[in-house]
Amino acid sequence: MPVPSPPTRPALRARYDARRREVIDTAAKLFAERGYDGTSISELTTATGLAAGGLYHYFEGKDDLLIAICDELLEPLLERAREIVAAEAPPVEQLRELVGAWVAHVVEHRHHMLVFTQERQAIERERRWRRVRAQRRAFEQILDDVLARGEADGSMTFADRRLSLLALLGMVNYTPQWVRPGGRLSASEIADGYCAMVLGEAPPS
Amino acid sequence: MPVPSPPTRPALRARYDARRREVIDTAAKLFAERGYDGTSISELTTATGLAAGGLYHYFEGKDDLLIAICDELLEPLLERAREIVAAEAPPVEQLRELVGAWVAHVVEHRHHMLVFTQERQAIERERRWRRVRAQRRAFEQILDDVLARGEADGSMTFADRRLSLLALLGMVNYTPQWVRPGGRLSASEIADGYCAMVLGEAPPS
DNA sequence: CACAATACCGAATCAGCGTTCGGTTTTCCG
DNA sequence: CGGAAAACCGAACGCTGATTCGGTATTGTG
Repeated sequence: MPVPSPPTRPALRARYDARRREVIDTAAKLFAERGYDGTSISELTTATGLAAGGLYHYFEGKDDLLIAICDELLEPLLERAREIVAAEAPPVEQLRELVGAWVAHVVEHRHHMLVFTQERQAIERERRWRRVRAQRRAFEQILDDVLARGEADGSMTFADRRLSLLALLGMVNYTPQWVRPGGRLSASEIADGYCAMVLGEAPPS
Repeated sequence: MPVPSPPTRPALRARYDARRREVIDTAAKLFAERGYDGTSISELTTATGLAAGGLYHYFEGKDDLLIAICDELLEPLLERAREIVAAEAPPVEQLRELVGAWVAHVVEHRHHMLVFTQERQAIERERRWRRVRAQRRAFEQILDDVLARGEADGSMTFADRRLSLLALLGMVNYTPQWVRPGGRLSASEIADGYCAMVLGEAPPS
């Protein structure tokens, strides 16, 4: 397997990156709609405008594409999350910011997110899936830390903190299955609703 | 495609049904672990003890197996849900019973549930997937009705009822991805936690 | 026991898949 | 311009997977 590498000439780098990202996004959409195993290379070629061989100019193989989709989803999210918790703010506020950014990200990249959540088995049977797992765990750890700090300083109360974390993961991970762009609720309204449920805030009466 | 049919001789019917169910359960486990498309017929044969041809004595094809898994999961759950809402009880109580039965079902049949939630695309590209969709919608409708009745009689309050429903679906559908048999929390503890979050009950302080 | 109905086998088939690779076109840069 | 690097093509290949089907073994039944 000849590992494809970016061009050495700097002038071509932007073009290369853009095209590569384009292919990743197209693939994310297809994978989200038809499933990873359910999408053939030939479907990929018609959707991207690239011929079969051309794909292998940018990706080692179909599995490489799958990992790239997850990476493109998780890396910026993780970076943003680290920024949020690095700032000095009370845990409740950090949680709101985290969930807000997270939901917004999920809504904007719902195809990537659908692939990430629906193709768990496909991801885990590829080489390099550990990187994806590490990223997911890091993000979950950040969330759990915030909940723990809130519980410690008394600003949050949980019947069971772990269950609340899992519930939150469930809610947000499920979101891309029903959100529509231009839907009734905005990303921040959704995020606020989730936060209220997790924090046990009584709804307006 | 010769449609396989149960034996006409009544004495053989129980044996047939039992074997069929056995295969369905084995397949559910394999599909949950390796994915539907990621599981080959030959893996199915070694796991079930049946030869390739033997499988087609019970199922029309691999896709038939997928539908059967969903059916075995959803039919009893739907039946139970209808029982619960048929009884005369206040909405809050009905919701607790619904979620309790649902989570218990999900925990007990987590492999089936994983297939149902993770293989959405695979399911939707098969013939007869409409039946599965109808069952899911019926169940969600029952839940929504209970929430609506609770909201109407003032026993429940939601910032946004639809969002609360979707959050609940997210939590419960995510559950099979982390529950372990003999885990720290029982099914009813999990269900209680979910209900509290959806109903906006303040956690114990 | 004998005969069907049923349960099961497993090699053969065939379509579809991901991947390869020699070649062609396009792009930058000196 | 000229030549090298990069981008891309697409027929051909090898392989795996689901399904078929003629046959055999097992089971209940009259």
